[in-house]
Parts: sequence; structure tokens; C-alpha cells
Amino acid sequence: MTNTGNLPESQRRILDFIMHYVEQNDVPPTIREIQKGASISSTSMVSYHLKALERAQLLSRYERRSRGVVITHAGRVNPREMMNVPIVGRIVASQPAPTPDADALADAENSVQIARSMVGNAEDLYALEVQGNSMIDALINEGDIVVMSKGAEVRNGDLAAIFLTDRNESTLKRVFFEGKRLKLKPENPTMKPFYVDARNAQIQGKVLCVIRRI
Amino acid sequence: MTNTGNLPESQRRILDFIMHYVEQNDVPPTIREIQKGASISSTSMVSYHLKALERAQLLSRYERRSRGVVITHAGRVNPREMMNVPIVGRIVASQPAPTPDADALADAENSVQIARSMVGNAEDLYALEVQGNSMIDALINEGDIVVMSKGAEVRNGDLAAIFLTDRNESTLKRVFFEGKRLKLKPENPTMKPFYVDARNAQIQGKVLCVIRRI
DNA sequence: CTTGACATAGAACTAATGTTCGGTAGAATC
DNA sequence: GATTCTACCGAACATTAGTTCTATGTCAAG
Repeated sequence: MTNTGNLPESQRRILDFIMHYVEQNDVPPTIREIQKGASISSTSMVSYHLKALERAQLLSRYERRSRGVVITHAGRVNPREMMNVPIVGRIVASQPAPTPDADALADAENSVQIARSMVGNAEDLYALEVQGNSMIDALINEGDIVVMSKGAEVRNGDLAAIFLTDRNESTLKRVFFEGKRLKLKPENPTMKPFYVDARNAQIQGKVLCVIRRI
Repeated sequence: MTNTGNLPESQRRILDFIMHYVEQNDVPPTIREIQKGASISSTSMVSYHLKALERAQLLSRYERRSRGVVITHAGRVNPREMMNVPIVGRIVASQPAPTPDADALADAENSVQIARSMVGNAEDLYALEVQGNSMIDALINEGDIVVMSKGAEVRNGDLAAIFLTDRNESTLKRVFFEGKRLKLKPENPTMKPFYVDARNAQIQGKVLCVIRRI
């Protein structure tokens, strides 16, 4: 934890000013705006203090860039850490789970925003909305959002979307590879696992996260 | 919904470039950066297109300000739109659900990051981790994160955390007020609702969102 | 064909912006 | 007392950056 308590008063003012400024204007301030806003006597002093703040890792600067100061704080979530995950379709028991088209765009209406901290570093994410209540044994209800990774390898014990070709239905289960058969374990601990022939199961994606908006 | 489909190709490129730029740099680009990044022939053309985009309300500009272009829409995640929600405890069937201390801080280890778009404008959020599998009928499993609002009024049909004083257990159910009794409806559609005396039920918070990290 | 609205280039202009540098004052160190 | 270090000031400087202006090209309507 970086110590912010023993900062010189002026640096504290600068930090405060920048935060408020960004909040109001969506853009960091210029040196001279900081000068006025934080009552610093000269631009060189601002520069001076900014260097100090940068050393203290309380902000980072893009050299020679106008408005090139970015608060790096620690409590706030970095915008880079957010991502839009497109909801590319619905997962229905009687159909294979959709996978994203190449050009599936994360437009506003059809996406969920989640923090990267919730899903690791995966890049190839997409989300499905669950239709019908056929996923009850995965503790998933109609309307829930399932965040999936397209490319991620599914390992023993991972929750995955599986299409069972013989039954013509898709389901979300924990998967265990047992030779020529798969053990599929419902997420619901009151239910028993069951087994399918590996040839009859298409794994369609690894589930990273389930979100239920109320 | 503003129509973005019939934009000239170059304006679309500009918009895309700005969005990506902001995502990477935390700061909007300059005119000349846009020129290069979106392959526009001259700065005046950028200016020209920006005016058009502003007319179309796809962005807004601060005149004569360096990097004074801000994407206005409706789609992108604004850093302001993110929040840390502290996980203040565990919800266990046999105990009342914890509510946040005044000084419960959203430190990194014990919080979930969610987008405001997922939970509305509520400010008084906290999260609980579910312990044990006593919430199965709410389709909630051990380890799931329940995001709750402390102050939000619970209305008919809302999902809420309820402590049943006579049974000495807490539960998550949809609540319906029916005079002196409450109807509690499990989230699981295969289960029947049941009724409790209103005097034996303490409503402890409104559930906004359930998250299952896999 | 002409006209006029729209799109484009390129350059010039002014203002803003980040940086640097010489110099001062006070406190701490030797 | 000399030296050194930090905090500070003011001005100058070199770019950067937003704007504007003129000239040119395109294309459909009159």
C-alpha cells in the first residue's frame, strides 16, 4: 500500500484536483489547469510535484503528452480492467450452444460488462443468455447470463457447455474425462452425476462465470 | 438509439480509433493522432468529420481543448461506471445475513468489481459469499457471490435476503407481501412457494445480482 | 454546361502545453 | 562557515495541437 498520508499538502491538492477534474471532464487536466486548480505558483512547480507523485506511484505520466497524467490509484478500478462481453445468443437445451461469429460486436444493448479480475486474462469471451429452465441442475435459471471462453481448454472438473448429440440437447455440467466416457456432474450437489459416451458429447466452451441480474 | 450504421466509412474509423485509443491510453487522442490512427488525409478532414460526428451526437467536444473529444455513448464502459463492492461476509442459513460495517472498505482482496450497469444506481452495495448449499432453492451454490443493496426498498416480487426468526435461518427468496404474511417464492421454478408470518421475517437486504465465479 | 453542395488537401496561424534552466531561500550536513 | 539538498519562482523555449483559409475535386440537379 502506498502511503498517501505524509504527502506534502500541495501534492495532495494536486492529486485531489486531478481526480475531480477527470471525474467532471472525462479528460485529465493540463499542467496549467493543475496550476490554477490546485493553487500552485508556477508550471515548473507542477512539473516538479508531478515527478514526485510519479515516483510515489500515485500517478503515471505520458511524457510530453498534453494531458498526459493518469491517476493510477489503487482503490479505483482501472478502465483497462473492464471489458464488454457480447451476448451472442441464447443457450437452449435443445440446440447446440451458439459460439460467437467473428464479427460479433460488443454493442451496448447486447453485452455485459465485467471486470477482468472476474474472468482472468481470457480474451475470447462471449456470453449466452439462458432460455428455459432446463439448466436447473446447474443452478442456472432462465435469464441468467453465462460467460464463456471460446478457446480455453476444458480440463477435468471444469464447468463446460456440452452438446449431447444423441439426446440432441445442450447442458452445463462439470466435466470429468474418464477414458471413452465423460462423467457429467451437475452443479447442484443434491443431484447425481451421470455418464455419456465421449463420442456423443461436443464440448462447446468453458464456463467462466454465471451472472444473474435480478 | 443513435443510428451508427449509415456512417461514412471514415467516420466509423474515427469513432473506432477514438474508442480504442481511450481504452489503451486513458486519454482521448489529439486531432493529429486521429488523423494517423484512422488514416485520414489531413487534420482539417478530421475536424470536418468530428463536427459531423458531434452533430450526430456520437461524441462531444470541448472546443479548443487539446484532446477535447469524448465519446458520449451509451455503450462504452466509463471508468466511473465501475465499482468495487466489498464482500463483507458470508451468508449462512443458520445466521442472519451480515450487513456492512460503516467502515467496510472495498479492498482488493475482498471485493468484486461490477459495472454499474449491472446494478443500477445504488450506492450502498455490499456482497456476501454463500456458505453451504442451503440456498439451492434460490439456485445459488456454495461460493456464489450475492450482491445486495442495504438501503433499497424491497418491493413485491423482489429477491431479498430474509432472516426467519422462528426457524433461525436466513434464506434468499422472492418476497410478496400479503397482509400479515409473506409469500416466499424460491427462485427455483420447480419448487413451490411457502408462507411465513410477517412478524417472523426480517428483511435484510435486496438482492441485485448473483455471480458465480467458476 | 453550369451551379452548388459536399468532400478533400495542404498549409499557415494562433494558442496551448510540456519542459527546461538559471537563480533564490531556507534547512540540514559537514 | 561552506556545502548540499530540497522547495520554489519566473521566464523562455520548443513543440504540440486546434482552427481556419484557400484551392481543388466530385457529382448530381437544374
